[in-house]
Amino acid sequence: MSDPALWTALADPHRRAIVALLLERPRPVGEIVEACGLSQPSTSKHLKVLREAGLVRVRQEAQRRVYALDPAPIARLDIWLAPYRELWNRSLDALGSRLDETAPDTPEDPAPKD
Amino acid sequence: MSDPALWTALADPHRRAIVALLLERPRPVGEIVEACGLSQPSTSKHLKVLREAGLVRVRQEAQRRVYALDPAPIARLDIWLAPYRELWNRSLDALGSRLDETAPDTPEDPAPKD
DNA sequence: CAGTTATATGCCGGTCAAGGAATACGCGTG
DNA sequence: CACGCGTATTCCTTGACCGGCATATAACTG
Repeated sequence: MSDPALWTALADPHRRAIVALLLERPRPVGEIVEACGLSQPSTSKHLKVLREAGLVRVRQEAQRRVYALDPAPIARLDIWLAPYRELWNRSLDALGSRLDETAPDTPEDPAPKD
Repeated sequence: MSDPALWTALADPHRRAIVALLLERPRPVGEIVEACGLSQPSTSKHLKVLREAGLVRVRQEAQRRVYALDPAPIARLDIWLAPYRELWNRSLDALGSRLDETAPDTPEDPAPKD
């Protein structure tokens, strides 16, 4: 949930790109290299980070190494997100009623000051 | 969606802690400083990062500055997450049917090799 | 077993982010 | 208007990360 490796792995745009590529289908390193336009070593290093964050698994297929997404870590992300989802549902509700009533004043905060 | 600032903002554990604090309720800086055990300047800098990522908004209240979560960016995170959610639903399904049928062979991949 | 393909690792220089200390700024108060 | 409080900003140093290059490793091929 507050797994630092997971977040730092996803913090990099290239790595998010790789993750997006692997969402479509598992791919060998060569394909990923081509797709994201980085050098092969850089790509391998990014894959290492993703591997150590648990985001991807590797399957050795002859000389090729086929990388695939592991759903679990992203599921943890979703769990982390859950409490916040409630937050913006609340604010959508608020927006809805404001639009609905053509708000006379702006009740921005119900002041939940404990 | 692929907003780099958002991800880098959340990549830091301290900042995620701040975000979690603000989920409970809006808070002035002093409270955040106490809660996360950092120096006041460090905390202010983290708040700046969160602000520039759009994750928080500030309300000036006398000398105090009260920070509150803005739901929108985390909603974008959720949108980013959506395609992956489908992925792990698929794998949960697969697990389910495997458990259900006491799998004779292991149909790991439906081979979506285009 | 030599050669080739596919991937990983080590090393290096540049860049960037984090934390601490000192300081500046804004706002209310006497 | 001087002062005090709460917060932001600057400067500095240190440590992490990124990318490229060269090289090592592993696996198939003949």
